Amino acid sequence: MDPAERRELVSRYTQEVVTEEELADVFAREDPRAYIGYAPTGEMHIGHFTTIRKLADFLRADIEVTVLVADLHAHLDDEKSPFELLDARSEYYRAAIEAMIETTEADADRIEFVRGREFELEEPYTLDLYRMMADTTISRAKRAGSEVVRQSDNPKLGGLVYTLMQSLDVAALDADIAYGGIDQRGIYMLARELLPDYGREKPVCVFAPLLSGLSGGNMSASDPGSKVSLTDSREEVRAKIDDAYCPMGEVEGNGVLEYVRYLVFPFLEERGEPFRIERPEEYGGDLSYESYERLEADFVSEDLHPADLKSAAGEHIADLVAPVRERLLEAPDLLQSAYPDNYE
RNA sequence: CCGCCCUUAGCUCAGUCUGGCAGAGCAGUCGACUGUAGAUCGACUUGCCCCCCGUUCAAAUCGGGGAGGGCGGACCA
Repeated sequence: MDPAERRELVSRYTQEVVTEEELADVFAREDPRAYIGYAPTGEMHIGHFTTIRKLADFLRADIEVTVLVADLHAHLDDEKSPFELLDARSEYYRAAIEAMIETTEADADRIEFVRGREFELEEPYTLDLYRMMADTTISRAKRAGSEVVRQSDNPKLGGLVYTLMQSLDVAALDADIAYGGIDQRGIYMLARELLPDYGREKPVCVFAPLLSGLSGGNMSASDPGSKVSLTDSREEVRAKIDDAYCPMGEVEGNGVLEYVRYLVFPFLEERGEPFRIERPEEYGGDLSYESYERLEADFVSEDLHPADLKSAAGEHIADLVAPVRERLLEAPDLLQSAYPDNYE
Protein backbone atom coordinates (compact mmCIF):
# COMPACT_ATOMS: atom_id res chain seq x y z
CA MET A 1 0.00 0.00 0.00
CA ASP A 2 1.46 3.36 -0.90
CA PRO A 3 2.03 5.94 1.81
CA ALA A 4 -0.52 8.40 0.48
CA GLU A 5 -3.21 5.76 0.75
CA ARG A 6 -2.15 4.89 4.27
CA ARG A 7 -2.18 8.53 5.23
CA GLU A 8 -5.67 8.93 3.87
CA LEU A 9 -6.91 5.91 5.84
CA VAL A 10 -5.46 7.23 9.07
CA SER A 11 -6.69 10.77 8.70
CA ARG A 12 -10.17 10.21 7.31
CA TYR A 13 -13.08 10.98 9.63
CA THR A 14 -10.72 12.82 11.97
CA GLN A 15 -10.76 16.36 13.20
CA GLU A 16 -7.04 17.05 13.38
CA VAL A 17 -3.67 15.43 12.80
CA VAL A 18 -0.61 16.83 14.57
CA THR A 19 1.26 16.97 12.34
CA GLU A 20 0.62 15.74 8.81
CA GLU A 21 4.36 15.93 8.07
CA GLU A 22 5.25 13.79 11.06
CA LEU A 23 2.53 11.32 10.13
CA ALA A 24 4.17 10.83 6.78
CA ASP A 25 7.42 10.03 8.58
CA VAL A 26 5.71 7.42 10.72
CA PHE A 27 5.02 5.23 7.71
CA ALA A 28 8.71 4.99 7.03
CA ARG A 29 9.27 3.37 10.42
CA GLU A 30 9.39 -0.30 11.20
CA ASP A 31 6.07 -1.57 12.64
CA PRO A 32 4.50 1.73 13.55
CA ARG A 33 2.04 1.60 16.42
CA ALA A 34 -0.99 3.63 17.44
CA TYR A 35 -2.61 3.59 20.83
CA ILE A 36 -5.85 4.78 22.32
CA GLY A 37 -6.76 4.73 25.97
CA TYR A 38 -10.10 4.45 27.67
CA ALA A 39 -10.60 5.02 31.38
CA PRO A 40 -13.14 2.42 32.51
CA THR A 41 -15.63 4.73 34.19
CA GLY A 42 -19.27 4.92 33.09
CA GLU A 43 -20.92 2.53 30.66
CA MET A 44 -19.62 2.74 27.13
CA HIS A 45 -21.79 4.37 24.50
CA ILE A 46 -22.07 5.34 20.88
CA GLY A 47 -19.40 8.02 21.24
CA HIS A 48 -16.83 5.36 22.08
CA PHE A 49 -18.13 3.33 19.18
CA THR A 50 -16.97 5.86 16.60
CA THR A 51 -13.38 5.94 17.85
CA ILE A 52 -13.27 2.17 18.14
CA ARG A 53 -14.63 1.56 14.66
CA LYS A 54 -11.90 3.78 13.34
CA LEU A 55 -9.25 1.46 14.72
CA ALA A 56 -9.98 -0.69 11.68
CA ASP A 57 -8.51 2.09 9.53
CA PHE A 58 -5.24 1.98 11.44
CA LEU A 59 -5.01 -1.76 10.94
CA ARG A 60 -5.80 -1.40 7.24
CA ALA A 61 -2.99 1.13 7.02
CA ASP A 62 -0.68 -1.48 8.54
CA ILE A 63 -0.34 0.22 11.86
CA GLU A 64 -0.40 -1.93 14.95
CA VAL A 65 -3.00 -0.92 17.50
CA THR A 66 -2.83 -0.99 21.28
CA VAL A 67 -5.94 -0.34 23.33
CA LEU A 68 -5.20 0.77 26.86
CA VAL A 69 -7.80 0.12 29.52
CA ALA A 70 -6.63 2.83 31.87
CA ASP A 71 -7.96 1.54 35.16
CA LEU A 72 -5.84 3.73 37.41
CA HIS A 73 -6.94 6.78 35.46
CA ALA A 74 -10.56 5.85 36.08
CA HIS A 75 -9.94 6.20 39.78
CA LEU A 76 -7.53 9.12 39.65
CA ASP A 77 -10.12 11.27 37.90
CA ASP A 78 -12.15 12.24 40.93
CA GLU A 79 -12.76 8.58 41.78
CA LYS A 80 -15.17 8.25 38.89
CA SER A 81 -14.76 4.52 39.40
CA PRO A 82 -14.44 3.28 42.97
CA PHE A 83 -11.19 1.46 43.58
CA GLU A 84 -12.97 -1.84 44.29
CA LEU A 85 -14.78 -1.73 40.96
CA LEU A 86 -11.71 -1.25 38.76
CA ASP A 87 -11.34 -4.97 38.02
CA ALA A 88 -14.96 -5.44 37.06
CA ARG A 89 -15.10 -2.32 34.94
CA SER A 90 -11.84 -3.12 33.18
CA GLU A 91 -13.25 -6.50 32.24
CA TYR A 92 -16.47 -4.97 31.01
CA TYR A 93 -14.61 -2.35 28.95
CA ARG A 94 -12.49 -4.94 27.29
CA ALA A 95 -15.49 -7.10 26.41
CA ALA A 96 -17.46 -4.11 25.12
CA ILE A 97 -14.53 -2.88 23.04
CA GLU A 98 -14.03 -6.32 21.53
CA ALA A 99 -17.71 -6.51 20.70
CA MET A 100 -17.52 -3.14 18.97
CA ILE A 101 -14.41 -4.08 17.02
CA GLU A 102 -16.17 -7.16 15.77
CA THR A 103 -18.74 -5.01 14.01
CA THR A 104 -15.91 -3.94 11.68
CA GLU A 105 -14.16 -6.13 9.18
CA ALA A 106 -10.99 -5.77 11.24
CA ASP A 107 -9.38 -8.74 12.89
CA ALA A 108 -9.81 -8.18 16.61
CA ASP A 109 -6.86 -10.45 17.37
CA ARG A 110 -4.51 -7.91 15.86
CA ILE A 111 -5.40 -5.45 18.60
CA GLU A 112 -3.33 -5.62 21.72
CA PHE A 113 -5.07 -4.92 24.98
CA VAL A 114 -3.14 -3.53 27.92
CA ARG A 115 -4.37 -2.65 31.34
CA GLY A 116 -2.90 0.43 32.98
CA ARG A 117 -1.64 -1.14 36.14
CA GLU A 118 0.27 -3.75 34.17
CA PHE A 119 2.99 -1.22 33.40
CA GLU A 120 2.15 2.01 35.21
CA LEU A 121 3.45 0.69 38.52
CA GLU A 122 6.83 -0.47 37.25
CA GLU A 123 9.95 1.24 38.46
CA PRO A 124 11.16 3.00 35.30
CA TYR A 125 7.68 4.39 34.71
CA THR A 126 7.33 5.53 38.30
CA LEU A 127 10.73 7.12 38.27
CA ASP A 128 9.89 9.13 35.18
CA LEU A 129 6.55 10.08 36.67
CA TYR A 130 8.23 11.51 39.77
CA ARG A 131 10.63 13.45 37.62
CA MET A 132 7.72 14.90 35.69
CA MET A 133 5.92 15.84 38.89
CA ALA A 134 9.05 17.64 39.98
CA ASP A 135 9.23 19.84 36.94
CA THR A 136 5.66 20.37 35.84
CA THR A 137 3.77 23.26 37.39
CA ILE A 138 0.33 22.71 38.82
CA SER A 139 -1.19 25.20 36.42
CA ARG A 140 0.42 23.50 33.42
CA ALA A 141 -0.95 20.10 34.41
CA LYS A 142 -4.34 21.62 35.18
CA ARG A 143 -4.54 23.30 31.80
CA ALA A 144 -3.55 20.13 29.98
CA GLY A 145 -6.31 18.10 31.58
CA SER A 146 -9.04 20.70 31.74
CA GLU A 147 -11.12 19.10 28.96
CA VAL A 148 -10.73 15.58 30.27
CA VAL A 149 -10.47 15.57 34.03
CA ARG A 150 -13.56 16.38 36.03
CA GLN A 151 -13.41 19.95 37.25
CA SER A 152 -14.50 20.90 40.75
CA ASP A 153 -13.98 23.50 43.42
CA ASN A 154 -11.85 21.12 45.42
CA PRO A 155 -9.83 19.18 42.88
CA LYS A 156 -7.75 16.25 44.06
CA LEU A 157 -4.10 15.68 43.24
CA GLY A 158 -5.14 12.65 41.20
CA GLY A 159 -6.44 14.78 38.37
CA LEU A 160 -3.05 16.39 37.98
CA VAL A 161 -1.08 13.18 38.10
CA TYR A 162 -3.56 11.82 35.56
CA THR A 163 -2.27 14.09 32.81
CA LEU A 164 1.36 13.25 33.49
CA MET A 165 0.64 9.54 33.49
CA GLN A 166 -1.21 9.74 30.22
CA SER A 167 1.72 11.56 28.70
CA LEU A 168 4.02 8.86 29.91
CA ASP A 169 1.71 6.09 28.68
CA VAL A 170 2.41 7.11 25.10
CA ALA A 171 6.10 6.43 25.55
CA ALA A 172 5.66 3.38 27.76
CA LEU A 173 3.42 1.73 25.18
CA ASP A 174 5.91 2.58 22.49
CA ALA A 175 3.28 4.37 20.45
CA ASP A 176 4.17 6.42 17.40
CA ILE A 177 0.64 7.73 17.20
CA ALA A 178 -1.61 8.82 20.03
CA TYR A 179 -5.22 8.57 18.96
CA GLY A 180 -8.21 9.92 20.86
CA GLY A 181 -11.03 12.43 20.92
CA ILE A 182 -10.21 16.08 20.38
CA ASP A 183 -10.83 16.59 24.10
CA GLN A 184 -7.52 14.78 24.65
CA ARG A 185 -5.64 17.47 22.76
CA GLY A 186 -4.40 19.33 25.82
CA ILE A 187 -2.88 16.22 27.36
CA TYR A 188 -1.13 15.07 24.21
CA MET A 189 0.26 18.52 23.57
CA LEU A 190 1.75 18.30 27.03
CA ALA A 191 3.12 14.88 26.10
CA ARG A 192 4.74 16.31 22.97
CA GLU A 193 6.29 19.02 25.06
CA LEU A 194 7.45 16.83 27.92
CA LEU A 195 8.56 13.52 26.44
CA PRO A 196 11.59 14.82 24.53
CA ASP A 197 12.96 16.09 27.86
CA TYR A 198 13.12 12.48 28.98
CA GLY A 199 14.71 11.17 25.86
CA ARG A 200 11.44 9.93 24.40
CA GLU A 201 9.94 10.40 20.98
CA LYS A 202 7.08 12.88 20.78
CA PRO A 203 3.94 11.26 19.38
CA VAL A 204 2.00 12.13 16.27
CA CYS A 205 -1.53 12.90 17.42
CA VAL A 206 -4.72 11.96 15.64
CA PHE A 207 -7.90 13.40 17.04
CA ALA A 208 -11.43 12.23 16.42
CA PRO A 209 -14.25 14.75 16.51
CA LEU A 210 -16.46 14.67 19.58
CA LEU A 211 -19.98 13.96 18.48
CA SER A 212 -22.71 16.27 19.67
CA GLY A 213 -25.30 15.01 22.11
CA LEU A 214 -28.78 14.18 20.91
CA SER A 215 -30.39 16.75 23.16
CA GLY A 216 -28.21 19.59 21.92
CA GLY A 217 -24.81 20.41 23.38
CA ASN A 218 -22.41 17.63 24.25
CA MET A 219 -23.14 14.06 25.18
CA SER A 220 -23.55 13.92 28.90
CA ALA A 221 -22.82 11.05 31.23
CA SER A 222 -25.74 12.06 33.41
CA ASP A 223 -28.28 12.45 30.59
CA PRO A 224 -29.18 9.09 29.03
CA GLY A 225 -31.22 10.87 26.36
CA SER A 226 -28.14 12.68 25.07
CA LYS A 227 -26.64 9.52 23.65
CA VAL A 228 -27.37 6.04 22.38
CA SER A 229 -26.20 3.40 24.81
CA LEU A 230 -24.72 0.09 23.72
CA THR A 231 -27.45 -1.75 25.57
CA ASP A 232 -30.34 0.20 24.06
CA SER A 233 -32.93 -1.93 22.30
CA ARG A 234 -34.03 -1.11 18.77
CA GLU A 235 -37.08 0.65 20.19
CA GLU A 236 -34.98 2.70 22.61
CA VAL A 237 -32.60 3.74 19.85
CA ARG A 238 -35.50 4.76 17.65
CA ALA A 239 -37.07 6.75 20.47
CA LYS A 240 -33.83 8.57 21.31
CA ILE A 241 -33.14 9.51 17.70
CA ASP A 242 -36.73 10.56 17.30
CA ASP A 243 -36.47 12.85 20.32
CA ALA A 244 -33.16 14.29 19.21
CA TYR A 245 -32.44 17.93 18.57
CA CYS A 246 -32.29 18.21 14.79
CA PRO A 247 -33.10 21.60 13.29
CA MET A 248 -33.98 21.60 9.62
CA GLY A 249 -31.08 22.48 7.36
CA GLU A 250 -28.65 22.96 10.23
CA VAL A 251 -25.42 20.98 10.35
CA GLU A 252 -23.72 22.58 13.34
CA GLY A 253 -24.28 20.71 16.60
CA ASN A 254 -26.65 18.29 14.91
CA GLY A 255 -26.05 14.97 16.64
CA VAL A 256 -28.21 12.94 14.28
CA LEU A 257 -26.32 14.15 11.25
CA GLU A 258 -23.00 13.54 12.99
CA TYR A 259 -23.97 9.98 13.91
CA VAL A 260 -24.88 9.40 10.28
CA ARG A 261 -21.62 10.86 9.07
CA TYR A 262 -19.16 9.24 11.43
CA LEU A 263 -20.89 5.99 12.24
CA VAL A 264 -23.52 4.98 9.74
CA PHE A 265 -21.73 5.92 6.52
CA PRO A 266 -18.43 4.23 7.42
CA PHE A 267 -20.45 1.16 8.36
CA LEU A 268 -22.42 1.12 5.11
CA GLU A 269 -19.36 1.90 3.01
CA GLU A 270 -17.65 -1.13 4.43
CA ARG A 271 -20.56 -3.24 3.23
CA GLY A 272 -20.87 -1.41 -0.06
CA GLU A 273 -24.43 -0.36 0.67
CA PRO A 274 -26.05 3.03 0.15
CA PHE A 275 -27.91 4.93 2.83
CA ARG A 276 -31.58 4.34 2.07
CA ILE A 277 -34.31 6.54 3.38
CA GLU A 278 -37.95 5.60 3.22
CA ARG A 279 -40.09 8.63 2.62
CA PRO A 280 -43.84 8.90 2.12
CA GLU A 281 -44.92 9.57 -1.49
CA GLU A 282 -46.53 12.75 -0.27
CA TYR A 283 -43.06 14.17 0.43
CA GLY A 284 -41.34 12.84 -2.67
CA GLY A 285 -40.78 9.12 -2.07
CA ASP A 286 -37.73 7.08 -1.08
CA LEU A 287 -34.15 8.32 -1.24
CA SER A 288 -30.76 6.68 -1.50
CA TYR A 289 -27.35 8.20 -0.82
CA GLU A 290 -23.92 6.88 -1.81
CA SER A 291 -22.04 9.52 0.10
CA TYR A 292 -22.48 11.64 3.18
CA GLU A 293 -21.66 14.78 1.26
CA ARG A 294 -24.71 14.39 -0.97
CA LEU A 295 -26.93 13.69 1.98
CA GLU A 296 -25.67 16.74 3.82
CA ALA A 297 -26.21 18.89 0.74
CA ASP A 298 -29.83 17.75 0.56
CA PHE A 299 -30.27 18.36 4.26
CA VAL A 300 -28.85 21.86 4.05
CA SER A 301 -31.05 22.71 1.08
CA GLU A 302 -33.96 21.29 3.07
CA ASP A 303 -34.77 18.74 0.39
CA LEU A 304 -34.24 16.17 3.12
CA HIS A 305 -36.52 16.65 6.09
CA PRO A 306 -35.26 15.86 9.61
CA ALA A 307 -38.16 13.50 10.28
CA ASP A 308 -37.25 11.32 7.29
CA LEU A 309 -33.57 11.43 8.16
CA LYS A 310 -34.36 10.43 11.72
CA SER A 311 -36.37 7.36 10.93
CA ALA A 312 -33.68 6.00 8.61
CA ALA A 313 -30.85 6.98 10.94
CA GLY A 314 -32.60 5.31 13.87
CA GLU A 315 -32.82 1.99 12.03
CA HIS A 316 -29.23 2.07 10.85
CA ILE A 317 -27.87 2.96 14.24
CA ALA A 318 -29.97 0.25 15.82
CA ASP A 319 -28.51 -2.21 13.27
CA LEU A 320 -25.06 -1.16 14.33
CA VAL A 321 -25.71 -1.41 18.05
CA ALA A 322 -27.66 -4.66 17.93
CA PRO A 323 -24.76 -7.13 17.76
CA VAL A 324 -22.88 -5.29 20.51
CA ARG A 325 -25.95 -5.22 22.69
CA GLU A 326 -26.51 -8.89 22.09
CA ARG A 327 -22.97 -9.75 23.16
CA LEU A 328 -23.26 -7.66 26.30
CA LEU A 329 -26.60 -9.10 27.31
CA GLU A 330 -25.23 -12.62 26.81
CA ALA A 331 -22.96 -11.96 29.77
CA PRO A 332 -25.14 -9.93 32.11
CA ASP A 333 -22.83 -10.58 35.06
CA LEU A 334 -20.23 -8.34 33.39
CA LEU A 335 -22.51 -5.34 33.57
CA GLN A 336 -23.89 -6.31 36.93
CA SER A 337 -20.57 -6.47 38.66
CA ALA A 338 -19.23 -3.37 36.91
CA TYR A 339 -22.31 -1.27 37.67
CA PRO A 340 -24.03 -2.83 40.67
CA ASP A 341 -26.15 0.27 41.19
CA ASN A 342 -27.60 0.17 37.67
CA TYR A 343 -28.21 -3.54 37.44
CA GLU A 344 -29.76 -5.02 40.54
C1' C B 1 -3.85 18.62 68.03
C1' C B 2 -7.11 23.19 68.20
C1' G B 3 -10.73 26.64 66.06
C1' C B 4 -14.33 28.26 62.44
C1' C B 5 -17.71 27.35 58.23
C1' C B 6 -20.78 24.04 55.12
C1' U B 7 -24.39 19.63 54.42
C1' U B 8 -32.13 21.12 52.13
C1' A B 9 -35.43 18.38 45.05
C1' G B 10 -31.50 15.25 39.66
C1' C B 11 -28.21 20.24 39.79
C1' U B 12 -27.26 25.37 41.93
C1' C B 13 -29.01 27.28 46.14
C1' A B 14 -32.78 30.33 49.50
C1' G B 15 -35.19 29.36 54.13
C1' U B 16 -32.26 28.59 60.20
C1' C B 17 -30.96 34.72 63.56
C1' U B 18 -36.90 35.38 65.53
C1' G B 19 -39.65 27.23 65.86
C1' G B 20 -45.82 27.16 62.98
C1' C B 21 -48.15 23.12 55.89
C1' A B 22 -40.77 22.25 52.52
C1' G B 23 -39.27 26.75 48.66
C1' A B 24 -36.98 29.21 43.92
C1' G B 25 -34.21 28.82 39.39
C1' C B 26 -32.55 25.18 36.19
C1' A B 27 -33.49 20.13 34.80
C1' G B 28 -37.50 16.50 34.04
C1' U B 29 -42.66 14.79 32.52
C1' C B 30 -47.22 15.88 29.82
C1' G B 31 -50.08 18.79 26.46
C1' A B 32 -50.54 23.07 22.36
C1' C B 33 -47.86 24.81 17.99
C1' U B 34 -44.72 22.72 14.26
C1' G B 35 -44.42 16.87 8.81
C1' U B 36 -38.76 15.77 13.60
C1' A B 37 -36.46 17.82 17.63
C1' G B 38 -35.58 22.63 19.65
C1' A B 39 -37.61 27.56 20.76
C1' U B 40 -42.31 29.49 22.64
C1' C B 41 -46.80 29.03 25.50
C1' G B 42 -49.87 26.09 29.20
C1' A B 43 -50.04 22.37 33.07
C1' C B 44 -47.63 18.91 36.30
C1' U B 45 -44.02 16.22 39.19
C1' U B 46 -39.82 16.17 42.28
C1' G B 47 -37.62 15.48 49.30
C1' C B 48 -34.17 10.38 54.68
C1' C B 49 -34.03 19.10 55.05
C1' C B 50 -26.54 14.34 56.54
C1' C B 51 -27.35 10.80 61.08
C1' C B 52 -28.65 10.00 66.39
C1' C B 53 -30.42 11.91 71.03
C1' G B 54 -32.85 15.88 73.56
C1' U B 55 -36.10 20.57 74.41
C1' U B 56 -41.14 21.89 72.75
C1' C B 57 -48.18 21.46 71.71
C1' A B 58 -44.94 21.94 67.35
C1' A B 59 -37.90 21.31 65.00
C1' A B 60 -34.85 21.97 58.35
C1' U B 61 -34.78 25.96 62.23
C1' C B 62 -33.11 25.56 69.28
C1' G B 63 -29.40 22.29 72.56
C1' G B 64 -25.95 17.97 72.83
C1' G B 65 -23.33 14.09 70.28
C1' G B 66 -21.60 12.01 65.64
C1' A B 67 -20.36 11.60 60.16
C1' G B 68 -18.73 13.75 55.61
C1' G B 69 -16.63 18.09 53.14
C1' G B 70 -14.08 22.86 53.26
C1' C B 71 -10.95 26.72 55.53
C1' G B 72 -7.54 28.44 59.06
C1' G B 73 -4.16 28.08 63.23
C1' A B 74 -0.69 25.65 66.09
C1' C B 75 3.26 22.11 66.42
C1' C B 76 8.01 22.06 63.50
C1' A B 77 14.05 20.19 69.53
